[in-house]
Amino acid sequence: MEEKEFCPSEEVKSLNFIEQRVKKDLEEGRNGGRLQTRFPPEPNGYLHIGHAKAIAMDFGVAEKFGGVCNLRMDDTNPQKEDTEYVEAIKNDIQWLGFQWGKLVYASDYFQDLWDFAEWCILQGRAYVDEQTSEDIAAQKGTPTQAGTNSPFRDRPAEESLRLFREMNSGNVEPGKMILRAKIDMASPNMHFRDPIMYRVLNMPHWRTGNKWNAYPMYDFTHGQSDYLEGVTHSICTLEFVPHRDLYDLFVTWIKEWRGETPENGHDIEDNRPRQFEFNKLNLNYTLMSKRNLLILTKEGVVNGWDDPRMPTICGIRRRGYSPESILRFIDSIGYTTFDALNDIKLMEAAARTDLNERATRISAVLDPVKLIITNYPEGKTEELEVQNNPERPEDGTHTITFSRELWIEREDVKTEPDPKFFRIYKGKETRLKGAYIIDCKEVHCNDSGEIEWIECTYDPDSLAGTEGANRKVKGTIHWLSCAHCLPAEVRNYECLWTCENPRDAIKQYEKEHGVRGIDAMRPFLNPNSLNINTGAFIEAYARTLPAFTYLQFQRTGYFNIDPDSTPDHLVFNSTVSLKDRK
RNA sequence: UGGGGUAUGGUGUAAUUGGCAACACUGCAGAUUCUGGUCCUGCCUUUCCUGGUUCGAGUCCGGGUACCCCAACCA
Repeated sequence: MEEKEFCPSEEVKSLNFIEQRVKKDLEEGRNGGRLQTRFPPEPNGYLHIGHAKAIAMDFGVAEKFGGVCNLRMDDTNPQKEDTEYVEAIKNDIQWLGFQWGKLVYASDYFQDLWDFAEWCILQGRAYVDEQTSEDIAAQKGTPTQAGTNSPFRDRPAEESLRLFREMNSGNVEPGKMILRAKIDMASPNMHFRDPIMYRVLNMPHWRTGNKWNAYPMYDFTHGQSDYLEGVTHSICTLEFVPHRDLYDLFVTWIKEWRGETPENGHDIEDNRPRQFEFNKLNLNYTLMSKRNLLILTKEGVVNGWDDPRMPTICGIRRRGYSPESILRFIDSIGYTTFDALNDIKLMEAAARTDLNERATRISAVLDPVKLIITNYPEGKTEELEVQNNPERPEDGTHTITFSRELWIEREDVKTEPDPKFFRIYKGKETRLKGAYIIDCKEVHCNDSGEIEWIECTYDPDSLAGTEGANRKVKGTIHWLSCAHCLPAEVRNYECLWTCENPRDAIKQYEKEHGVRGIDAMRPFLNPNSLNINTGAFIEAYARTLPAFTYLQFQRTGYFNIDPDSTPDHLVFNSTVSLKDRK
């Protein structure tokens, strides 16, 4: 027979559409063959799994193609931002395993942005508008109706310049004046209808202090920041597609301001950032928006941003996900321009795959019932060696104590077993994992039929690792010595939401009932999202392990040691169950 | 009804860019097993509709349909 050469052809994973574009740009030497990206969170909340997708893209593509990714805090709105969030964001990114080139702030560019804005005014491309926000909104028109020009649109540049400076003096009440770009009030693209460049906030900024009273808007900040910083590929999510033309326009203007024009021998296409958009992450039974997550924390629906039910990176971390499992999940869903709703099962599957190789095996009994081995001597104990992880023998072993009285799972015992049940029932042999084979003699119940304890004998010659253990026994269960295990609090979680798409459900409820915020969220909250089990037991070995240790409770699921846990009060979070086929 | 986007199994993503529609997850069945896990095997299910170009269309063209984004002094 002919032998075919088996080639585990390092299955070439195809590049996503942005990677393809980056590769092409690099090959064509665009922007001098440089690659620079940025991750630009607004420090107004904690990062969530959707940000993790953006992080994996921004940092990942830079890493993959030899570029650099900066972390840029998009801090143009001091009303909502806080330094608390800056530290949390940095932590989360590093925990995910990424390192930024430079840490920068949009506020680093406030002076440049201001000077550029003054130049725009002098060029006749910007003007100070003194109308009310209502009037401005009314003049904006609708998607199907052109807007109308502001009466202030053609005021002299000198006047606008004087008023613009006035806007920053602290003497102008917020809302009284704004700086607008003079573009096209009839544009079919709403963003071109004389967009706002600056507004008065009269509020100190946590970084720039009292220097500014007027602050630039996102659209007048982002592209320019990218340009000033040297970003080549500015990658964001799909909702910014309609902003792209405006982004390009402002970049063209700022290049002009800097004298980078064809007349000066500069290629208009070169040395400029370009915006690319991918689909943001939507997960079923999960609410992603920072605004709503903030409400959940403020209303006490969850216990803070790192509540294990939260889709925040710190919440998911506390739930017991490893960074690798998050990245694996993100890799599995990919980047496209299709507005997908991903199944949370994909995320759980990624966690199982990763944790299977990572988690330390330990025995925990969640719903204990007593088993007594009548022929095992009272007072006798044995220290048995068990593997930390059968997938990784190099992870070593630890010991567990065996004795006459054990805890086992209530669901591992039946008085009236169905034919497919092959664990404990009267007359059936079962293997105690890592220990002996037992023979169930009697299942003792109370008057109401509840199992009280199990009476059995053991085969002294069947100890794991000995010859006598090599007997075929269908059914292996985990166990804990009553006298040697520790009580444990186990926190079990379900999705926070009862509907697949809480974002849409809440939006619709708001519309139909005229309520907002938490009142529109309550009808869709899962009352059983947190279930605390204080009656569990676990191996004494658990006491020696630090918070955030990845564990597999054998035959049950993956668990993590909560930071609330102390040696005297062990607390575990359920990450995800084992796939089970019971 | 303006502009900008998007449609491939139950879910998400591929398809050497016009050449046998595949991968992962889910589900089901089985084998192995000192975890009813893992590993292994098998099965189910796919190109929005409709015309056209072509030897050949998921891919190109025309016409539909559905869904998403845009009218914050948020980002």
